[in-house]
Amino acid sequence: MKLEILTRNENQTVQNEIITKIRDLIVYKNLEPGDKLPAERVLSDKFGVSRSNVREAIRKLEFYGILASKPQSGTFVADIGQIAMNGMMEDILSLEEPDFKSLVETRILLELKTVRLAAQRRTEADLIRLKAALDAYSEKVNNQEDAVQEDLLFHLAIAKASGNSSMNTFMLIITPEIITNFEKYHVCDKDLAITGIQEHQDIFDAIKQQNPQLAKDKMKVHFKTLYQYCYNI
Amino acid sequence: MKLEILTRNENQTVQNEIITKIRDLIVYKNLEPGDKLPAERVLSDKFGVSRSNVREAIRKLEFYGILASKPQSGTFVADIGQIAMNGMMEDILSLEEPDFKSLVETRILLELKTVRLAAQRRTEADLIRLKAALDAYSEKVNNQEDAVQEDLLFHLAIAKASGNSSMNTFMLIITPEIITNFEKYHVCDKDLAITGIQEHQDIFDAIKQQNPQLAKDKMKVHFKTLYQYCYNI
DNA sequence: CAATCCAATCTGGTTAACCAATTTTGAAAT
DNA sequence: ATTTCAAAATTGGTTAACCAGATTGGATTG
Repeated sequence: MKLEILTRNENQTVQNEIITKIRDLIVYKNLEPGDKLPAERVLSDKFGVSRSNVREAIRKLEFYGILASKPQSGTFVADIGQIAMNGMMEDILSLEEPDFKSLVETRILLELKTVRLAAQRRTEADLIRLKAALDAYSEKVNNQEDAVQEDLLFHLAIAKASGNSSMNTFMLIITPEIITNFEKYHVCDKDLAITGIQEHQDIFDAIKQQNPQLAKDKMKVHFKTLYQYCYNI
Repeated sequence: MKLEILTRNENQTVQNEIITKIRDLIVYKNLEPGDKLPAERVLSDKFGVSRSNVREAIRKLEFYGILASKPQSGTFVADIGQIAMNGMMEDILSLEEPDFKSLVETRILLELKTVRLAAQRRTEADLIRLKAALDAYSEKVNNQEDAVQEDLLFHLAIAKASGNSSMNTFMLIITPEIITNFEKYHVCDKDLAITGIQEHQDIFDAIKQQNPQLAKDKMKVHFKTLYQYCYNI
């Protein structure tokens, strides 16, 4: 178990070192936006690491929009300017793994917005999906079963109905870690789940009748218990 | 230019097909959380695709917390349950590229929160970084130069000072696309930048004197122009 | 019969050779 | 001197062989 974390950290370290070297190279060679980076083979040779490591690092920087690879052509510095690039790389290198508090804080922020947007923009198809998620949750709870997954799928359905793909993506990113932490700290016990049904129903109704303010208020009620748990850890 | 998008889409399509097949396999084999997925070689053979493609798909699912690879051991289904996994995979497959409106909407939401958190939690080290970013911006503007990058680096410094690593990460993800869109639509012109200096200064002061509400209000003022531009596109 | 140990096997990771598309180059033609 | 164009070099992507650590299963031993 410990090993898994160790190797991942080690891998992370290697990748960060490569990112640092790429940054230094860009600065040293004074590469402007749109300029071409040296070939992957050259970089792996120069840095003394494997080419796949270099590719991974490039992929990560691609994910953050700093580089862009064009097949059979080369890897290019994005059009965001050297200063921004330098600052962003610094930030990426110093990024920490999110703690539970950050996750919950972010989730609450996102959801109070997505629920309002969902109430404004939901289509009929969204309503159908929301209803299905709601029913799945209720059924599990009524059968005295654990319903953490169904709970969060309902919330993901709201994010989807918000029509904001960035927020939808971000909700997807934080959800698995939320689930595992919930199960670790036993946040959602069965007695809470019963009240959860009504709360979900209220949120659903507010979205259905397209009342953003009500939807947000009902979501706040739903999060009340979560607040308490979260800030006691 | 068109080609680059085409190949990326094609690549995306292949990857999504593999993700679909992995999902189907998990359902078909009724794999529970913690169970081991077939080896990468087996999957690439069964799906008729290259092993590197399989690895990429696994990496993506790892990013979203659905799978976890352990070196020399295997790839395992995460402890989030089959129902959640299935629903999340569906969502991941249907994710769209974020449009400019989504990006700005998300940015405003995030920043109105990070600026408050920064006012509450900023350390002395944060203040120094914020001041440096502020000065860099002012200097560029006073020299009549384009300062979009310095502008956003100031905002990233706020995100870092918020002490919430999730929000910090998300700001980093959306920033490059914001920059390129800004430059495409010419959102930040030079006459605006002059007033921007005072607005940045106000935000900085509010953070320094640890006044969350004032910080948020000043940020709202700063976003006023952005609102107008954003909803006219 | 249970515990132990070692070798065969299986795993994700790494490496190097290969591929096809792109870019460069320089000689030939105008 | 300029343009053309095909061949050679360069590129990211792909493939297959290889590596070292983990797992497994059965033979051995107490």
